Amino acid sequence: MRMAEGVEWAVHGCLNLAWAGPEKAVPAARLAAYYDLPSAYMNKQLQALARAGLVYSTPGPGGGFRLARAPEDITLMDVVAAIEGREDAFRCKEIRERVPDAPASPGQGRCLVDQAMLRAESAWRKELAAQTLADLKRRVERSAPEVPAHVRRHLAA
Amino acid sequence: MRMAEGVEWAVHGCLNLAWAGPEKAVPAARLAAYYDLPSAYMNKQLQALARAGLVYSTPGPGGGFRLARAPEDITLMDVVAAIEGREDAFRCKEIRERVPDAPASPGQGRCLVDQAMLRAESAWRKELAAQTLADLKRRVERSAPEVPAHVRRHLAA
DNA sequence: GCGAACCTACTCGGATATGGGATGTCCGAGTTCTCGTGG
DNA sequence: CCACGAGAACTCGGACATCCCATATCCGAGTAGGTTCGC
Repeated sequence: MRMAEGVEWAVHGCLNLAWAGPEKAVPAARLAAYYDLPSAYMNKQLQALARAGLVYSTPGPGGGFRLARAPEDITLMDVVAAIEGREDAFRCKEIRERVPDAPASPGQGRCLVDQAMLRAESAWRKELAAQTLADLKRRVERSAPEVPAHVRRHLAA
Repeated sequence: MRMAEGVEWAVHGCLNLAWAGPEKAVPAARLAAYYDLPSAYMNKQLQALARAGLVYSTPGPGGGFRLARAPEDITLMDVVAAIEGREDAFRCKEIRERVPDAPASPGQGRCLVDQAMLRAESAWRKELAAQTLADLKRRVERSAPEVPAHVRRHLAA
């Protein structure tokens, strides 16, 4: 199992957008340049965030992306869901229903294996939903206070 | 993000092995036939379980697979780790270290984004580790009491 | 009748094809700003 | 000097290649049990 690489890009991108402020629209190319990433692919990730309603996108000169909500109202779960989709990692194929002569009980609820897996995924989602962009932002600022100014400088240039 | 399909096969397979008992070795072909699955691929999953030490494998006539431990001592985490590997789903590529002129602080610990993601994955792992094969087995037996006998009948034939 | 050697059938194990999704790239649609021109 | 229109540059957005991993398959190594032959 492997999470898409774009998730890392998206989270860092959202953080940088948070530091840039909700007024300043930042082009995908500039966000990508900050980490020396291919701008077209970074653009793809930002498009996904836009479709999910996490960022606004404006075309044309002076355009770019900016956060659609306050960092307090964006959770890591939102970002992950925007990039990875909302489907569960474990997808029950109901192989139990393919037994030769099934032992009756047609409508016996959901597969118990599936339920166990979903319980675990719920714990994962809950933990992701408990972390907001603002939390993460605050932690980075405590750990490296010079980062916000550095980001703003590079994104404004 | 998507979990390997083999995980579902492996969990159901382990359950069936638990019902078959630790003495009776069941060939991969018979386990596969129970769910009408390609036997060669089921064999592959069982090999992974054997490498992880969850099942014993014996070749030759009368051979097959059997549980290496009591169902109480096998967690869903063990099965998932055996099939999917023990690597984290989120793999920090440390893109933050590729900024043009990094703002000093070389040894500033692990990436905070990575930490947040690992916290969520830990919750997922913890939940999986809390569920043993015995728990799952008991739940199935409560929900469909006729299943164990049905499985034993088909695996013995 | 008994023992041993051979032979067959069965099973796992790893090496080998194949397909789908993630990764990465490119070009077109639309918008905004700028510059030039005419009143 | 101001208004207007054409043009150019910039940006997103989606369509198009490419690559890698999960899926699926196949054949060989090894073992156990049965069988046959010799004593």
